[in-house]
Amino acid sequence: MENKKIISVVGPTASGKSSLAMKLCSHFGRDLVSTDSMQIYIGMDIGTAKPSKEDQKLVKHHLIDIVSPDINYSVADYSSAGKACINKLSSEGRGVVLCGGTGLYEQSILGKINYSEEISDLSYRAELEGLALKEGPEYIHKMLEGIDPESAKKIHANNTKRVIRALEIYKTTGVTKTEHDRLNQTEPEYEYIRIGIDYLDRQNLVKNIDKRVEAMFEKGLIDEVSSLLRKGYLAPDTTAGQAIGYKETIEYINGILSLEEAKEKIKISTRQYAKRQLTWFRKYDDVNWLFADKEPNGDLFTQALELIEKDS
RNA sequence: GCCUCUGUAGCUCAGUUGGUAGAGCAGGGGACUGAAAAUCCCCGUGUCGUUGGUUCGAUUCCGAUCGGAGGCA
Repeated sequence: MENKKIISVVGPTASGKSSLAMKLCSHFGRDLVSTDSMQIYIGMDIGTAKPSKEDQKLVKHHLIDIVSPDINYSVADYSSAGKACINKLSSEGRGVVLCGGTGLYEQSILGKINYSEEISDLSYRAELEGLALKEGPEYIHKMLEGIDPESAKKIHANNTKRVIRALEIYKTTGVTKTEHDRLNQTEPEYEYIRIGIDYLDRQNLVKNIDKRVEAMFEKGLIDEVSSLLRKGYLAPDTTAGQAIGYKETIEYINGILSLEEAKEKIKISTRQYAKRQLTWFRKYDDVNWLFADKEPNGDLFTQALELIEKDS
């Protein structure tokens, strides 16, 4: 009997999520919906470890290659696109496997927060950025304290991005962030089962990461980055320009780093990113964790199938 | 062979006018509601190269010794 719940595969980069998700899709005849904030960008293939053309032929992938790298995509955009995609598939009777490393994106599909309305004010954002730079981060934090003390308490004064966002919400809606968050609580839209991949020994993950970084250069990361640069993409203030592997390769191309330094920097950033991903996913109490380096228990796919069967 | 400099946290280095030491990076943990591969918070005991001596007390001063860098022959 097939379980109709969404299967969501989460975990850090280079943990083997994609491979497991692919197998689950093939096995259940489902489509894969990516929850990755960088694979959405067209032309960013090698550095984002995007699934190969062959893999995409085997399993239909969604929410990959959907915008050009000069677009600053956001969770809100993702949330509506993702839900629309899932709803369309389910109306056609297709099941879904979610897979990707961007915890916030995955949460925006499965969680209890509604992102529907459009709230942003870029010029106000820039104004606040200027203020923070000139008067110090405490200055705008004090501003927030004046209008929404509860948020001010939760957001550290140094976290300028968050402070600005809270102020921006108030400016555009007239409602404090605290109140806004309360209003945007909704019931989860989908039933799901979460499967997480981790390693008992972090060193094993590190090895995968290092190998992956080397492989990216062998596959031509430098050419990919140069070609994107030539098209005017990857400006430092864009989302795409902040992608790990890209920003460091740009520094290599500009002669700021040697090749070895760039590789090392990418490896380190990727490890730190993996750690942040794990911290994010560990906070959920509904993740079914599988350990990729746990010896005798069969492979991840078999274990995942057992979990899914038990769940139905 | 002689002379000078140097040996302190995984790495790069501060420092102690003698009372057993601290930054950055790395690493670990955490937060996360429209930039999230982003952003932010917390965590520093280590034979102060080894070994003698001086001293109430040495990582700090003196001697020897071992390793590293440079200079003179």
